[in-house]
Amino acid sequence: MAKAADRYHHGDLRAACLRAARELLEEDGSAALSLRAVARRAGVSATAPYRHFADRDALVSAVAAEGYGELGAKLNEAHPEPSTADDLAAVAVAYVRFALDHPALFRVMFVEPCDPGSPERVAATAAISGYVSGIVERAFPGAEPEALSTAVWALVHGLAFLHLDGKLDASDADAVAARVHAAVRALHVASSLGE
Amino acid sequence: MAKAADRYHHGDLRAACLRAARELLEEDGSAALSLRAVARRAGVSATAPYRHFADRDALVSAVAAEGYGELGAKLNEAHPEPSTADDLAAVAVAYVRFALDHPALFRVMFVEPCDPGSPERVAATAAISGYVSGIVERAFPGAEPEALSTAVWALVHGLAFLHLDGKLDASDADAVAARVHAAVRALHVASSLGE
DNA sequence: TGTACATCAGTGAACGCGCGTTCACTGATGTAC
DNA sequence: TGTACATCAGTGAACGCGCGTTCACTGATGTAC
Repeated sequence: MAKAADRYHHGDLRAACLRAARELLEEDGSAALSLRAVARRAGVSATAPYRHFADRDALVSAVAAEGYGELGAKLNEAHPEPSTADDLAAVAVAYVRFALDHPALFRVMFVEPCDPGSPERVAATAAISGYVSGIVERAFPGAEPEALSTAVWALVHGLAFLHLDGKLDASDADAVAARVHAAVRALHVASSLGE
Repeated sequence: MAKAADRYHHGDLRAACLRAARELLEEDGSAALSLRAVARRAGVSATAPYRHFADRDALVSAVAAEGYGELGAKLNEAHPEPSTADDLAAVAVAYVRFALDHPALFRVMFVEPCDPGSPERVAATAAISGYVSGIVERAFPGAEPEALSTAVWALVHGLAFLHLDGKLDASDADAVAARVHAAVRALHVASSLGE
């Protein structure tokens, strides 16, 4: 249960595997992530992770769920209860920032089709989706909430991916932030017209 | 050079490989795409494709480039020279429609990091990007074009991915179209305020 | 029109690789007495 | 406090797989004469 340590029997292999997976994702940028590589990285035999994960998919889903959790935390950190357009923009910037800081993790979270088999993952997705809706409803009072929260999420998500794939220049963090900010404000103005 | 036929020596293996690759993508939905599977599908030995593609990456890049070409064609077909918000919305709907009709191809096009090594692919990306900018400049006259065309592209791209990943319900084509339409119109209104 | 030959598209055996997963096992841990 | 034992986390050999890529080859094609 304890976080790590060099206790024999490894202590907490599950956490160590997740950490190893994250490190691999950060390092080679590819969203490959094999069980064997994770085990190797954790300094453990290839089959040890099976004590803690049913199969490769379970590991990947756990990593994705962890990612959703961290993304949610980052958004909360950017602004706990955004209600103005600027608040919302700050949250949007944090979203894109997260994608750029953890490209491979972000791909694992969103690119692999979300199989409904992993409740851990489904719940994480639902939570993030609900979070976005909540924000939008507060920041865009009166507007038809569903359509608009969809638009905001899509806008931000698209910005994240286009930067990630090199379609938009992501080298200047300030420029990225400004771009995201401007885009979100544009949508906000639109909504205040009741369009 | 001829498109296909059963001529011996296969006729045009290059085209046959691309076709096989596309079929595989349509069928199992995963964006895996191995050289061997493509060769198998084309009814040819595992090494035959090497006559036409330097390596696996070259095949994938060729497929992606073909995808960009088709996407461009679809957008043009939706509206050759969009200038109003509704025109633009129609193009946006076509973009999302393309992603939903060819999910695996779309992933190949956008998910694999675009290596600058393939001129074929870089050119295709640039073309599509330029096309989007052109549309936006025409449909949003006066506004700072770069920021806005970015926002539009991101919005549409994000809608495509969220539907693709099951974050938004894509089962009703009309509902999807309405969603995309509404989102684009919202942005258009915003821009006409000079925001 | 017929033959000789260079070209080059496609073959098939072989390589070494990393993968996911199984299985019978080993050996540290912690509980019951 | 000390011993006996059940538990169960981690081992390591082994499996069969599909992969990308190499290589020396074969055999149909089409051109030169």
